[in-house]
Amino acid sequence: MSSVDKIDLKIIEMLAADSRRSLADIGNSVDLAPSSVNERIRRLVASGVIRRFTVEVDPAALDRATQIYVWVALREDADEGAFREFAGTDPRIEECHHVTGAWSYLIKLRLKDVSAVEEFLSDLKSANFLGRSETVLALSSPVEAGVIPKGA
Amino acid sequence: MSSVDKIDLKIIEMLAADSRRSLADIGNSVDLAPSSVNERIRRLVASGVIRRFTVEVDPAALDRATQIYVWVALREDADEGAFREFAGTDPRIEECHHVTGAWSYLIKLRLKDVSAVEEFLSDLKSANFLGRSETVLALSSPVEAGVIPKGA
DNA sequence: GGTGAAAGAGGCCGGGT
DNA sequence: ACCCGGCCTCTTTCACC
Repeated sequence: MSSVDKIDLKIIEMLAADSRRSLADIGNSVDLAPSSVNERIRRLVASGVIRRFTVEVDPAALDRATQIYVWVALREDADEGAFREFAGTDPRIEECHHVTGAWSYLIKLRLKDVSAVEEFLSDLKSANFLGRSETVLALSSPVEAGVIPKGA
Repeated sequence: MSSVDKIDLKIIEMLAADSRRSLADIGNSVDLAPSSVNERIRRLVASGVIRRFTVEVDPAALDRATQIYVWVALREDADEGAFREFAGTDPRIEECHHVTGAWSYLIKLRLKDVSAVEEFLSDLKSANFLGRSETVLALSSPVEAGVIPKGA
């Protein structure tokens, strides 16, 4: 059982804000020796609580400033396994959820601009996935998740 | 102008996969000396291309395994500025977008479980934000963004 | 689990091409 | 812009508590 006590939580928060903080620095904030902090982080990583150390990138710098949601109903005869495979591989897809309600999937896209939506939908179509779909543009985002390029 | 050439891109990808990689290690992959890699990273951070070094955390470990989308129509008399302020502050809200279509906002929630949705909606209501809303549950997620606690 | 010290690695920063 | 090299801080390990 991965307990994650208050100290672990504090460590996680500090790492989330700046994962390059030194162990000594973190140790000061939680009243622990650097080696103890190190051991806790090691355990958090080993147990999968911390999935990875990474960087958050400005979407615009990667030509992915446009956020788009697409509701998708798969074709009756679509290969759902292949669709999930596709979703996991395509770098344009930031999230893909099987959802309740009238549609089967909700996909979140990060694209260069609105014109790239058409290409995406046409890709879905030519792979025989697409039944119907509905597209929603994000105009502005009071709260926006940062981009983290999905790795190999 | 922040140019971001191919080498920068490669560096960003490597850091995204594991931001603790050593400069020497990265340098080998892009045929650059550690100090040159360091300088490029410094510039990427300074120019805002890299927003921060952080950690991606297992949602379940933070009691936020449940992903929910809420379509919101604000009340006619709602204080939209206050709403945006609220959205930015509430830790349950992972994303909040002003969107095209029938609804005004799309909110993405990360909650402990489905029962926490009701509490969230009631909070929206008592703050006089909520006109109508529609809730969509994510049942499973072929592609899921990792959680990064929003820090102070 | 936590500690502290010792050792080793890695980042940092000058000067040079 | 990039490379080299020396300093020095930080991580890592380990025997002990």
